[in-house]
Amino acid sequence: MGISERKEREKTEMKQLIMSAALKMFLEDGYAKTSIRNIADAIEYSPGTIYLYYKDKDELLYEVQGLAYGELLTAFKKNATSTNPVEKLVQIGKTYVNFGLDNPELYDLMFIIRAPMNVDETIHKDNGDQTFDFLTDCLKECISQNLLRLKDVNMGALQVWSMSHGMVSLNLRCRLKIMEMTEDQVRETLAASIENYIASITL
Amino acid sequence: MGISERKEREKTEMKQLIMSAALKMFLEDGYAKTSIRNIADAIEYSPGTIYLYYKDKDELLYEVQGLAYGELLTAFKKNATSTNPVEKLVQIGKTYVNFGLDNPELYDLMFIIRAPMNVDETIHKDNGDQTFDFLTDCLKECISQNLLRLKDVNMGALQVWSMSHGMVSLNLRCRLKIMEMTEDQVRETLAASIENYIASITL
DNA sequence: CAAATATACTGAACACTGTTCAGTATATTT
DNA sequence: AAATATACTGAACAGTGTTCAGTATATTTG
Repeated sequence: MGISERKEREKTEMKQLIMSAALKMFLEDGYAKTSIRNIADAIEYSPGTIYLYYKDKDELLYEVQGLAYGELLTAFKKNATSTNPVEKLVQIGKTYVNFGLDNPELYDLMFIIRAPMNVDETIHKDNGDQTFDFLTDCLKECISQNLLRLKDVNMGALQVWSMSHGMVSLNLRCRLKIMEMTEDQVRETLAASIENYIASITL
Repeated sequence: MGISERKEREKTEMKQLIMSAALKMFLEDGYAKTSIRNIADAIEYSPGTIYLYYKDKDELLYEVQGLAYGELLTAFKKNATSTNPVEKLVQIGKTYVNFGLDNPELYDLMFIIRAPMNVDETIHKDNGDQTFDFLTDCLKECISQNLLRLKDVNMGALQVWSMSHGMVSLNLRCRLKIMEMTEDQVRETLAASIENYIASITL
């Protein structure tokens, strides 16, 4: 019988409806300022309904994070295409930083917001791992071609990620205000710093 | 008349009472999970009383931040004492990272938590600037002695701070779980990475 | 010293939050 | 047509930051 299939379809459609409304509001107002009631209002359902499709607000977050990790990977694949692995590494760094500057609320919810890290939620881990692998693969290539001072992939990944994340998150929290720059200057300086940093670790 | 002076004294004592209770609870349970009512209960006053001494919860945060920036500066002065500016730079980085790992809730509230950045609140800006200057002064020394590949103090400060902050904050948000390390390994790896990074930018 | 005033504090109330769940209305199966 | 299963509601619960009329105490004034 096709009824149960239609029901299944309706269920995923409903999840998508909730998800798209939630995502839109997260991007506009941020995760914290978006309430379940607001989301419910937006899709013209009662608050309780959302809990029939998502266990709690965190589960909405996890799904958005998974999607966002995927988007970041897409950005990497689009922008970090150099065949020179060191150049590619620079492209990865710049793409990461620009992604954060261009999507502040998304970046916030991907990497800064406090929420119990979920272990299950396959899309989350899968996309997260794949995105991270894009970086480590590039580093492996750099190291195997003996292009970097670094010999350890993990340490390289840690450095590049920490540097990039540090730049984005300090800027998002207005901590770079101490350096008195316009928004454009921040963008330029961050890009130049990524470039300079990778030049420094290049042999 | 000594009455107004006693009143003044009582007022600062009351602020201190609130502050010390708030700080204790922030460190134990985190800023977000500490409520004004909890603080009021702890000092056996009504919630409304706290608002007679602090405009809102953010103002409590700003004061704690100011104190914490001061503490970080103290840690710098204690641990980053090398006369060799590059060595000193390494000490600053390691001290920063350890400070974050040792005081996770404090670090969270200093640099990660989302709150409208306050412009006034002198202790805040003063301590923040002084702590930042400790880093820039060291970098100026490094650069003036031509010890680094870097020639721009601002870019150096940005790199060192971003790298250190990135490491601490990614770890605090469990994002380094992807690298599968024990807590001790994380500590070692972060320290080694700081060292390795500064070695890389050293001439 | 008593009355008037100033100060300190209270705690109920407001408008929110995430979450739950008995009850209802609709759809499906018997 | 009756019984059952599903989907949804919206009031209720316990919590949040914040405000403010009212009270109780301390100080000043006549």
